[in-house]
Amino acid sequence: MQRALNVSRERFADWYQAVVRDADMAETSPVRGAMVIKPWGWGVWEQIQAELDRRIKATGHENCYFPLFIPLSFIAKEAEHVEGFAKEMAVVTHHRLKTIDGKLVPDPEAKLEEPLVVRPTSETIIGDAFSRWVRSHRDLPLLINQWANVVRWEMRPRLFLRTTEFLWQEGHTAHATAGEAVEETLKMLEVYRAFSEDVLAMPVIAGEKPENERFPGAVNTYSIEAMMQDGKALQAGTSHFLGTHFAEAQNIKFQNDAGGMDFCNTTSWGVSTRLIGGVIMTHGDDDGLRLPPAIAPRQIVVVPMLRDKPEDAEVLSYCENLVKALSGMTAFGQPVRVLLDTKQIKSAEKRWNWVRRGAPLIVEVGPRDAAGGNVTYMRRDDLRDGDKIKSIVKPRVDFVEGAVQLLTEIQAGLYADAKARLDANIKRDITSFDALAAYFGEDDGSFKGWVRAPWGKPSGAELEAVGAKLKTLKLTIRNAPGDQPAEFGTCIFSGNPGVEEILIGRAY
RNA sequence: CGGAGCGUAGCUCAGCCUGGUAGAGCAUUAGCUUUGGGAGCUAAGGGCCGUUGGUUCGAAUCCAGCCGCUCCGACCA
Repeated sequence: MQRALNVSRERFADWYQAVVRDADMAETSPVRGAMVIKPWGWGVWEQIQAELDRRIKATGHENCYFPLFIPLSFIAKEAEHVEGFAKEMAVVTHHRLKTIDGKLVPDPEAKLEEPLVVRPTSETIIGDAFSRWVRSHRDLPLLINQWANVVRWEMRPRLFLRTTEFLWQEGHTAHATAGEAVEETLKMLEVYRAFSEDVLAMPVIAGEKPENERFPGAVNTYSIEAMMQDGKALQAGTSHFLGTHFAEAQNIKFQNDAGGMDFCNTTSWGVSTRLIGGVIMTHGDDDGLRLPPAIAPRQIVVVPMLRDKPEDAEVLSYCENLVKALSGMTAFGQPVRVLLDTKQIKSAEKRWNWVRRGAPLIVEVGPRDAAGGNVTYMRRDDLRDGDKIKSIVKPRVDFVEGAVQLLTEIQAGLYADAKARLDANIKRDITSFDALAAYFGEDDGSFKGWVRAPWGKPSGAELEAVGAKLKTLKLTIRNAPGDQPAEFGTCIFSGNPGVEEILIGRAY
């Protein structure tokens, strides 16, 4: 069968790269690990940004912007933070170039007094501002978000999933009490869960990270974890309760209502362009990308079947009217995004381009449709009947009337499929480490998702040992899901009574 | 940074073993034909064969260094 992509999901890593390329999402750049995001990929990010920004503001946060460069001494203030990020930091040491022996090099005379690091995250520089902004308990809570780029010098970059430079939003908040800060941490985790499921149609499991997977400097880290079509987990967003660690390191204090001085409790939380990688690996198929309508830069693409004949004009004006009618409608709270594709290439070529890019509805209009008042359309979420493409012919008025409903159905359908896959692939009958090793250890070609099992929640050296054991199977603890049962079986690592259930899986 | 593989046209790759000045398919451009759907024919454009050096009369081909990419490790809120 002829597919729109020349590699299938059986070779998942190759398939992923093919989708990113053939769906016009992004490409590699001359800078190792840094990507060029192309218009279609950027369009997806803009939709993600716009909707998530609304939700962040709706929960009381305000946007602002902090510098890209952070003085080295700031990073050094929080001990765990330094240790966590030291190995992946880009550092600016000079402010001028000079030609020496015919080579353009950093001018030795222009060395910075104090090196600047390119932010890997902004806790320290935002914390510095917080220490000046917070004076009284009346200044709290301080609820700030910024949309920014950050740099982490990763060993093995992968487009969207782990790039040296990536785009994200990072929320930073300060509170009077630990209770309020924890509440904020969990509130934003829930914002991420709802956003991921309702907007990206990507089901996730929200929960708490084990101690050894915490954000450097955090008291607690929470995550949402999504299951990709190869069974691996993708950490799609994190929310951290930082306690007073950063406040103490950076002197973020306030005068309480009794007149005494208290350290703030702070939080931080973020999601990144990694979400786009998650969408690709959640919804893509062997014909390319399938975009949830809520984030598709174009939800409906109209392809006129032009043949360099006089009736072309009629087809075009028919299409223009169709686009106008559709554009006036509202889906997911926003005007419907429609494109009339008039590019001077073959119509069949256009169709396949939009299939690969994952436009939710592709409408084809030929002279016969125009004459009969019809449209022919394809649903990207339900593209084929066996090998054949499913083309549906409908009266134009009916299509326009039902278009929003169709988009809603596609959104719901993509979510339902992904949700069914997630639910069906969390194995709950593993009761020992040996059974775990047997399940993940042998590669029998079957789909391996995650295991959900009880554990004793060890810490320190004992937890390190558990981590090392899991590592031999390339496994990690993803999180302890928020919804826990009333009673637990025995810990699969120690055989002692369990205290919570955790998800175990391979991860990106 | 360690192990393996790869780098030839926009893309996918052949040629390399056995050195003699560059190929295919798709894509692009032009013309003609075709037209309810990823069309056909003809012609054209496009490559210092990743890079630097070595061996040689001669290197895409053999050798070495470097750079980059992919996979596996290490690393990875």
